[in-house]
Order: sequence, then structure tokens, then C-alpha cells
Amino acid sequence: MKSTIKDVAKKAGVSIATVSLVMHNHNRISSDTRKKVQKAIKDLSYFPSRSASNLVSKKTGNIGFILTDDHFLRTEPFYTRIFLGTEFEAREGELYILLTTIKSNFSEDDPLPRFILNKSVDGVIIAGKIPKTLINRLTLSNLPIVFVDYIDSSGNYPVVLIDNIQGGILATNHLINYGHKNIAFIGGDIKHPSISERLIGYKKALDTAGINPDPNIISTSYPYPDRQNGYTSAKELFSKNKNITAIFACNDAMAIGAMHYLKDAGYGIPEEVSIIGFDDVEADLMLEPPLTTVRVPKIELGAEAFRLMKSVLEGKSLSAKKILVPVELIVRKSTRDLN
Amino acid sequence: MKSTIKDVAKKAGVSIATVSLVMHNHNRISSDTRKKVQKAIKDLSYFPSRSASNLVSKKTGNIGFILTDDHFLRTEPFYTRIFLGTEFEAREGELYILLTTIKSNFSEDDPLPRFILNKSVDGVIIAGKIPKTLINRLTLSNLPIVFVDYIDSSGNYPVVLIDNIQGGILATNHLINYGHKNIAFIGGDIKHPSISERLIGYKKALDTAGINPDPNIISTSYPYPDRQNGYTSAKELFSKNKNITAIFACNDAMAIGAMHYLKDAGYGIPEEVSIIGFDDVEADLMLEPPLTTVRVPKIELGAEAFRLMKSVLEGKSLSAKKILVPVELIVRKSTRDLN
DNA sequence: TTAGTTCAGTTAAACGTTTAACCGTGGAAT
DNA sequence: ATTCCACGGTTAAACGTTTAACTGAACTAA
Repeated sequence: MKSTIKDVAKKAGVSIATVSLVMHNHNRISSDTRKKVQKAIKDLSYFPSRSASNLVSKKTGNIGFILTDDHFLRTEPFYTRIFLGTEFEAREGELYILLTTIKSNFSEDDPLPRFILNKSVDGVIIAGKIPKTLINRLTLSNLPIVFVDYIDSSGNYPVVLIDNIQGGILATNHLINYGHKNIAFIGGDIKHPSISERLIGYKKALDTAGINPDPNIISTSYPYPDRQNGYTSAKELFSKNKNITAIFACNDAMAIGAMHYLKDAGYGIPEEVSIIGFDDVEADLMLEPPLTTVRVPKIELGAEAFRLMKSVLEGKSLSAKKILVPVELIVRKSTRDLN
Repeated sequence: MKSTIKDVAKKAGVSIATVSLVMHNHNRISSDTRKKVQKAIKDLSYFPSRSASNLVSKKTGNIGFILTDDHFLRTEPFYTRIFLGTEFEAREGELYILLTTIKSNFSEDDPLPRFILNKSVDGVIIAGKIPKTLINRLTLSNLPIVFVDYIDSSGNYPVVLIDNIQGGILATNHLINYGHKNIAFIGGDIKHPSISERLIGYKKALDTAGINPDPNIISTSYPYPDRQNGYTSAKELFSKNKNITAIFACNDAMAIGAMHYLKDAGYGIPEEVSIIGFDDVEADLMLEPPLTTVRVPKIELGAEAFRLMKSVLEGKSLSAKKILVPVELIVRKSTRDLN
């Protein structure tokens, strides 16, 4: 039923090698023959067998995509969007993406993803922060690895990152331009490189504006950046300093949590307190007021990671190329111009 | 570097056929030989090449998993959990899951998922409601199809479903047992089979309790079951009938929307109005009060779908087996006992 | 003793590609 | 006229499995 390269060759009256060469756009073939073959391919709706071609080319044709359970199931679809970007980009080509999750607390004894163990992938894309022990063990497999939105400090890997410093500056400058001076920072986990970079951006912007950042209004000690911790951080911040007029939260989930606190505490948003988030997730638009934020192009991040992986596989790319994806300020209603 | 079946054969001093037979637990092999071979396999950490074995067995070793973008990116991780269940279950075996999304408004002209086009899967799992036109076109490919949490009315396919009627009864009975009589129903889209079944359960429970359902407090005309529509439905319901003391919402997103309305309108939950949802998503616990709901075992649904697919592939299962997965009442704080 | 059967393992073909090496033809250069 | 080369295509080996058919040894039954 399913047609093979032989059927095509017979129908076009050429050898199977010719068909193969046509499939790969090899230029050894005259355009006459090429057309004949292409017609045959179309008529028989021929698709080459992946197994056969992988077998001889010693590729698997798959890319593994690793996420932690937490990230995959996150309420705000952030990493799922990144995955989707990778999938979209892969659709153009021959490679398939094998998605798997690992436990967030992946330990020394947990088995590696099976596509690593039985060598069913040509490379691995890792999205978001994952346990160090996994990275170490992955390295042993000698597979090309590309990181997205996270890079282990020690590692020298190709990576696609958000331009976090720029984002931090963008957000902070927006507030500064709106006349704010007491700008609180809600970071969540300072050990996360993205957060520390956004903090750098924040400080840099403050510095160029000649504002001295009050360490009391910087909160960076909550390990998990969710709504709950956004709420708690905001509460803590206001207990230390009542003069805060604006908050820069390092992701929208924490921003939403902080907004909840502000409402509970009776602060008007943005009349009394302005707030800006980071990520740009759907929920932002449902909020009252809609959240001003820094947009992270999630689909683009995933697509870029795939392209990077491809160029690594083709040997085109230097082994540790870093790509910084720019972010964009999205002004909505949660920040107020004091001028 | 990577060892092949030949290496194992040489090391164990047998033929490659013997190795293959051992790998497949064939009983033609003496336990002595078997042990020798297994040792060699382990020593060389041999894994058979998927390409090679797929090539000869004419399988792809992959299962496609199709979701709409909407479902994949849904704020409440419902279908992503189902996918994860499938992935978990697949991890035990040899099959890989290829996840892809299609546009929710998939039309006649949109291309089929590429794994269908180039025949890279042995079967397809479809989760959630997808456009009819996709189903029709999929059928032409002659691939085994398994549905999860949705079944096209016309179709006679193997399917894993939630026991929606039971769920409807469970939810409604809970409210009845708590002494409620004016129980509103928020369904979203009545054309969705799950919703119509839950409505059946609702009416059945009311009926056995001798309560006559007021058609005015049944809302089933919003196409998309999200928070927004939950809010709107509740508002509408209360504008028609002020005596409602309880709401059964067909998913937690709509329940959350309805809760928002209740709060905005000044109704105490559960003092004045009780509310029960359906699905059991993480967000439920964050709510104030935490939402009583009907738990859908999402991971289990996905796992069951995979098992069903496997048995279909092995020819074990009748072509149109239906599996009903039971649901469970989770009582939290959003419903009040009037007795 | 002989023929048949079972057991445990081997042989070899087949799966559908890719690609290095080869080949024949026609023209260009000498 | 001879040599060379470019062009356009073909041949055939190789990739790593699975499995039907085969083989040889040991045992059984008559």
C-alpha cells in the first residue's frame, strides 16, 4: 500500500539513487529528470521511511525536550508556550520533538529520561531551571544540549535567553519616567539567574536616574515565584516601608499576588500604587486593572532554541553560542503617570 | 562506540538471532544462554536501534497525541495533565508520544499534523473536543484512533471518558443532601457531550429527590467554558431567580467565574450560596473558600488512553471499546449544609 | 534399529534508505 | 585524433534489526 522509493524509481524510470538525490535537492540531477521524479513522488504520494533513512544516516530524527513537572503544569502557560514554539519550528523540518517531564526534585537516583537512556534523540533542549544533578548526568551522554530560559552557572552551553537586564531596565525606567521614586522589587528566588539579572537591570536604571535603591524594598528570598509568594512579598515590603508607590514584580504570577495584597490592604491600583509585571501571560488582561508588563516572546524563544539546536547538529554553530531575545514593554492600566 | 546486536552476540558467543530472541523473551532459549546474553547486554549497555527494528517490523514506534492550541494552553492544566498521564504510561514501554497541537478552528484547508502526513505514528490519541473536519480527514488515514474526554457523536471509536452522568449525580446529590432545592446549573456549551451528560446526571438526581428543575436556572448557552462565561452565566441566572441557594458549575473555571460574580454581588459563599465545580484543578485550593468539586482523575485518563491504544495496536481490543473512568466528590468549603 | 519429535540455536533474507565509487557519453582542448 | 573533463546518472554496499526456515543433537517410541 505505502509506496517506497522503489515504486517511485520504477514509475519515473530511474534508479532509486536518483530518487534519493532528488529528495535531497542534490544538484547532480538534470531538471528534466528532477521533474519526472517529482511527479512520480507526488502521484504516489511518497514519503520516505524515517526508520530507513535514520538507520543509514545514524540519526534518530528526534529532539528531546525536557521540562520539570512544575513548569509543564504551571498555571500560567509559559513553558508550554516555549515548547509550542519549538514544535512549530520543528514542523517545517524533519525532526520530531519528544517532550518529557522530570520531577522538580529530580535526584541522583531517578532514572534519566528514557529517550536519553535508549538513545532515541539527537539532541536535548532543556527549558527552565532544572536540577544541577540532571545537567551533570546529561553531560555524560555526550548529546548536544541547548538551554532555553535558564543556564547553569558552571555550564558552557548554547543557550537562548531572555534579555533580562534589558527587561529590568525597561520596567524600571517605565516607572521612573512615570515619576516614581520608591520602587519596590519583588524577585522571588535571587538564585535564579533570570531574577538576579532583572535585579541588575533594576539597579542600573535606578542608578542612571540618580535614585538610591532602598534595600528594604527589595524582596528576593522566596524560592518559588507564584501568586502566593507575590502576596507575601508585597505584604512584607509594605510593612517595612509605607512610601512605596510602585512595584516591579519579576513575573506576572507574583504581580497578581501582589495586586491581591494591595486590594486587601486597601491600596488603589494604580491610583496609590503602580505595578508592573514580567512575562505577559493571558491572565494579565482579565485583571482589574489590566497589568502593565514586560512581554517575553515565548513562542519565539522556543523557535529560536530549535533553530539553535539545528545549527548545532549541523555543526554550523559554535558550541556555546548565546542568543539574547529582546523583550518589550506593554503598558496597560496598572501603572500611573505621576507627572 | 554504541554497541549493536553484533557486539552482544560476539561477546556472548552466540548468533545475533539468539540475542534478538532473548531481547523479546522468546522461550526458545535455554536459561543458561539467556543469562549469558543478558550479561553481555548489560556489560555493553546495549540498546537496540529503534530505526532498525522499526524498519523491519514496519512500525514507527510512535503514537501521535493531538490537542487544540486552546486546550494545550488552557490556564487550568487539564489536558496537559491528561497528556502527562499518557506520557507516564508510555514510559514503561517502547512507544514514544508525539505531541502536536492544531488550531481550535482547524479548517478544511489546514494541513493535517505532519506525523499523519508522513506516516510517523502507529496510532493517534485525540484529547478533548476537536473539529469534526479533522476527525473526518483523520479517518481516511486508516490509523487507529483513540479518543479521550470527547467522542464525536457519529463516531464509533475506542474512547476513554469521564463518567459524566455519575459526576452530575454526585455533585447534585451532594447539594441535595445538604438541603438545597434551588440548584442552578452552569453548563457552558450544551453541545459538548460531557456537558449534556452532566446535565442528565443533574436532572436525574433532582428527579429522584422529587425536585422539579426550574429551566430558568439552567444556563447552557455559552460556547466556551471559561471564567468569563462563568461570571456572566451566574449574573444572568441570579437576574432571573433570586432564590438560588446553590450552583453546580460544569467545570472549575466557570465555578471560579461564578464565585467572582457572587462576591461582586455581595453573596456570601457558602453562607448564602453554595457552589460546586467539576475537574478539580490546583486553583481550587487557593480560592477563598476552597472549592468543593468533582475530581476528574486526569493522569489516569491519559494513562488509560494509552493502554487502550496499546491493546488496539496489539489487536486485543474490540475496535470500539469504551472506558468510563469514575469521578470522585471532593468536599471543601464552598458548599454549606443547610440541615 | 529406524523414524519421528522436540529442543536450542543458526542462517540468511528482508526492511527502505543513503552515498561513495563507478560508468558512459559528449564536448573542449590540444 | 587523442586525451581529459564535466555531466548525469547507476551500482552496490551498508545501516541494525526481525523472523521464517532450517539444522543438528538428543531423545522417544515402536
